[in-house]
Amino acid sequence: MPRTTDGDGTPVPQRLLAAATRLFAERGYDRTSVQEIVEAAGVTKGALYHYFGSKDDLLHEVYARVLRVQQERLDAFADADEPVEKRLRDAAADVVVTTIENLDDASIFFRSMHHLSPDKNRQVRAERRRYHERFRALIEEGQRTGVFTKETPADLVVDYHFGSIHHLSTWYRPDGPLSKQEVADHLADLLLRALRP
Amino acid sequence: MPRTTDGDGTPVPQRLLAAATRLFAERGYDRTSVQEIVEAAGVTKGALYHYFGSKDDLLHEVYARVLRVQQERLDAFADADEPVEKRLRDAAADVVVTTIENLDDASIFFRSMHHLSPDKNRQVRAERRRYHERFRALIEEGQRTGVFTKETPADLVVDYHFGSIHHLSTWYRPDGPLSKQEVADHLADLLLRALRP
DNA sequence: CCGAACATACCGACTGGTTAGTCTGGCGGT
DNA sequence: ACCGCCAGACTAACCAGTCGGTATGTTCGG
Repeated sequence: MPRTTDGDGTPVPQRLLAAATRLFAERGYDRTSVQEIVEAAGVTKGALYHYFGSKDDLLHEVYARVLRVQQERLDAFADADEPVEKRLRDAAADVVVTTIENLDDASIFFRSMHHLSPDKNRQVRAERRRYHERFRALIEEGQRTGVFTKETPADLVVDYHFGSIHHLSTWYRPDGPLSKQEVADHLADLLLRALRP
Repeated sequence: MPRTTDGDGTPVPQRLLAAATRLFAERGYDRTSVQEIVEAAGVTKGALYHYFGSKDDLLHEVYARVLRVQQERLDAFADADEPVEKRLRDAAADVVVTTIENLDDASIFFRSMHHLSPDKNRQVRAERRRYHERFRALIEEGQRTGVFTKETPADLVVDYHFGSIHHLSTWYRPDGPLSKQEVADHLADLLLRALRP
């Protein structure tokens, strides 16, 4: 097999994805040239276009990876054998922690959706909706069983919470006074308090 | 005086700003060419570069307009002669309504900050911080006087609330089931309930 | 009251530079 | 000898900003 890794041990496609993620987050999609990506990954355009169909495709892969990971984690928490208020709290706090751990992904996510081609955009939106609906189902369950207030529609609560999560990348600083776990606990508290009957 | 308006009655600079706002929101800053802007405004490049120093400058004007309006409105509500919980509620609901009324501005705001030149970026951040601090002061006042819980740091609450407001443009649909006033009331309720001791 | 000098508002062709994507070819393993 | 993997020069397109030019209005000396 011709070498799929270089001086570094990680395979070329992953190196490209990592470099693209960092650069997209740093400079934005349009301001990042394909040339810069391949240089950061230590390869050339030939390699990139061997593994990815287009620059747009590369961006799409970033989204796919994020969505897959988040969905898996949410499912795990939502399916746990716990009272609904604990399941929601755990899920809400977890998404904060994983978002902080991948702040680059987060800033790309909310800034670059419109750079995807129309059908890839639809695809991402659909996956995103699945995610939101799972989260909403948790809230609705709590509303039915009376542990959460019914005053605010569940989907509005979801949008409220995820709006703030998407914006973590604009204000959270790893060297700030709060650890990611502390932020996660606070945000989960805010959500749960807002849902208190 | 040479004519500053054309067939349309509105002056050229405002027409350019309006066209740019719409196109930036629709396609993004980098994907919008100066040529498209001037065509949409019914003028040519000469006119644009007569009134604005650069494309970047045009974007900066969009930010300046938004920030000025929002700050004025917040100040009016915050200075009112009312109990702090009403002042906060009114301010929180108002920013939702005005954001919905200018959804284009909102999507530009949170997507295009990084397209501003470094010093214009700093300028916008500084103004933004002033705004946040005024809002935070309201919350801290309520925390001191005991009408709001002290459990969550005030600045975190501010970021929480404005995160969701910046994201209104991604999910709010004018033809959806909720009017802008209803959404505003719900989001203000969520904030106030989260702050309840 | 008039006309020359000046100022403002705009036009649109042009330039220098950048970019995504292509293509030919070579290298190394099987 | 074949094929996956990749190098890197090349192309066609695009774009921000410039610049000389025109048209319309204003100022002011005589």
